[in-house]
Amino acid sequence: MLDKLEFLLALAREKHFGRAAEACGVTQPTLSAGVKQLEASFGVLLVNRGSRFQGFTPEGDRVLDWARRIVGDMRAMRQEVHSLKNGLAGRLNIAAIPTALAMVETLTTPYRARHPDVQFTILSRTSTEILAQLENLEVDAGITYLDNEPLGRVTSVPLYRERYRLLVAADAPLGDRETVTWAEVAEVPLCLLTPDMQNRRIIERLLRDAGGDPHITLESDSMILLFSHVRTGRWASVMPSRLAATLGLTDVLRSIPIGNPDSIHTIGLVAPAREPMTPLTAALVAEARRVAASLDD
Amino acid sequence: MLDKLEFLLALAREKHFGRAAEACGVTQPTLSAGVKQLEASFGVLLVNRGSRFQGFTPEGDRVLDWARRIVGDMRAMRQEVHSLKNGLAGRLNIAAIPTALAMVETLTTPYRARHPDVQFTILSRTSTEILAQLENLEVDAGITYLDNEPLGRVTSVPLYRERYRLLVAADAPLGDRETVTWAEVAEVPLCLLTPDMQNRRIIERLLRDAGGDPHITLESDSMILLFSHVRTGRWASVMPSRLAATLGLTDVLRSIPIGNPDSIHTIGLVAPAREPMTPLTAALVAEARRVAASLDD
DNA sequence: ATGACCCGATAGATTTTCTCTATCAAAACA
DNA sequence: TGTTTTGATAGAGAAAATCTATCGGGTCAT
Repeated sequence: MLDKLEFLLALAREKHFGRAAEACGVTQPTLSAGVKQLEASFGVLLVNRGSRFQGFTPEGDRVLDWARRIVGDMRAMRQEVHSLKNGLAGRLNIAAIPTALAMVETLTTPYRARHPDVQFTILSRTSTEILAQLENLEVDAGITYLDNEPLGRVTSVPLYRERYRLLVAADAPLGDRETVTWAEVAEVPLCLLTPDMQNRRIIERLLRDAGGDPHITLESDSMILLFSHVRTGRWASVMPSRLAATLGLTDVLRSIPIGNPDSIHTIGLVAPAREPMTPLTAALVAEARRVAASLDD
Repeated sequence: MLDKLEFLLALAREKHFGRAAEACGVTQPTLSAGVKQLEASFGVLLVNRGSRFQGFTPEGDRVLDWARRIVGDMRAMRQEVHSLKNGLAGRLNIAAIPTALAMVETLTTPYRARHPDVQFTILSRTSTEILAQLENLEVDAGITYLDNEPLGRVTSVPLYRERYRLLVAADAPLGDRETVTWAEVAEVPLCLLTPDMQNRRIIERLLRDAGGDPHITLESDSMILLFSHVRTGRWASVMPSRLAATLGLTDVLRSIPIGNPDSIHTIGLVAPAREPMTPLTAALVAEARRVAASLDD
């Protein structure tokens, strides 16, 4: 019956019987039968179908909620027992927003020092994807904005505040300044993330609030791509200060603080609000609490 | 795998493979195989055996803890989905201490008025049994002392305070008094519950604290038995006032308040601290909250 | 309108898993 | 030392889950 609940979870995230089956490592008829069996055991339809997946019934949504919890607990149990025998080991799946990717190492490095047998999978995702994947148990934890959208049932640990800098060549407009304002930045053509990224929306909002009408000459979902353009000195961008520092500056490239208004978006670790958490996740949250203090700038 | 967890729960309460199997409705080899299968899947021994059951390993205890939770959630899920379709229905298992039996109707009567399709099983148990059965998911809720022994992981709703009265014939010693003291009661031979009952221990403590050396001429685990003796007018007992009132007084039988010290033991509803609770249990807790106010005497 | 395709349900065969009966060996007990 | 109790084991039979193959209803593009 437990595997049937997993079928349901897969169906919730794939919204497609065939793909959900593949994700579970079974064939589509098996998954269909499993769902049908759940429905029979509850005596209620869980999924609306009409020759294709059409979402869940209200009862289905409730079952889904329980299924997430039960499957999560099952995994936590296995992990806990395993680590009682072998110490902390396994794989930790983390999803982070692109602008936070560069700081993930401040968590993973001390974590790995403490627990060398833990392996990591770290994915670059949008903030909304992170919350969805957290909900569906696809990742163990996320690193994203804490103070913007409603977070749902998660525990969160603030890590740092995103402060923005203009990355621009020294000989370009504004390149000689000690600080710039958002209004001034709005005059410069910029390379930014794609609009599905919250960071892009935040920066665009800041530019507009300062009265500007930003020109986004190039957009991408990859910070590496953005930076590789900026470092030529022929493009400009706005990045969190920490990220700019990590990527490194060249002779021609300057990183200029943007003041007025100073930004206020807090970024932190989020993990499913389950009590108790899986040992791996609990250790990550503990690490985040430790790191949070040292990051406060 | 879920049924295997149920096997483990049964084993925890029966401490005997054969009886646990019977409780699960399977044969002993099936249960043995189930437990062995769990152990294989975790890669750890869960049960210490040496030709007979010898308790759980530390890992077994942890798994047991999770199993309780997961099995409980599974049941809650089924119940919730069922009540989404059919309204609140099913069976509510309640365990109550003997001295509280008479007040259970103040909960069940309004509950039944609201939810006529719910059936009740109400068992008379000692306070320690209640906590154990709550832990093992054998009952949905208990009515017991709230302020004496550590309660464990439960949510509790205070219902009323137990005040004691001397039940005695009018023509017996003390029978003509308006109030009596514990010291005086200690001089009278009493019918009380057996010493495994907390009520007995409480009363005995009160008697001794007042300097008395109580004579218990008759003891039983049944309040009916005690009362049937007392109502003859030839025996005396100490009972909570509410219980005495319910059982009714006869011409010869008087119920005399015992003062100095006034007693202070709170009795309330306890239910497993699970969020969310099963719908049936949640409704019972709600009912208890409602009733609590009206009971305050 | 119609043909191609996508999606999920269904049928039947096969494999796997589960559960039972019967029996055994070890420990406890008398 | 015999008897009982308790849990493990073996093997047969039953039940279940899963697979392959196929069907039929919708959708979409031409």
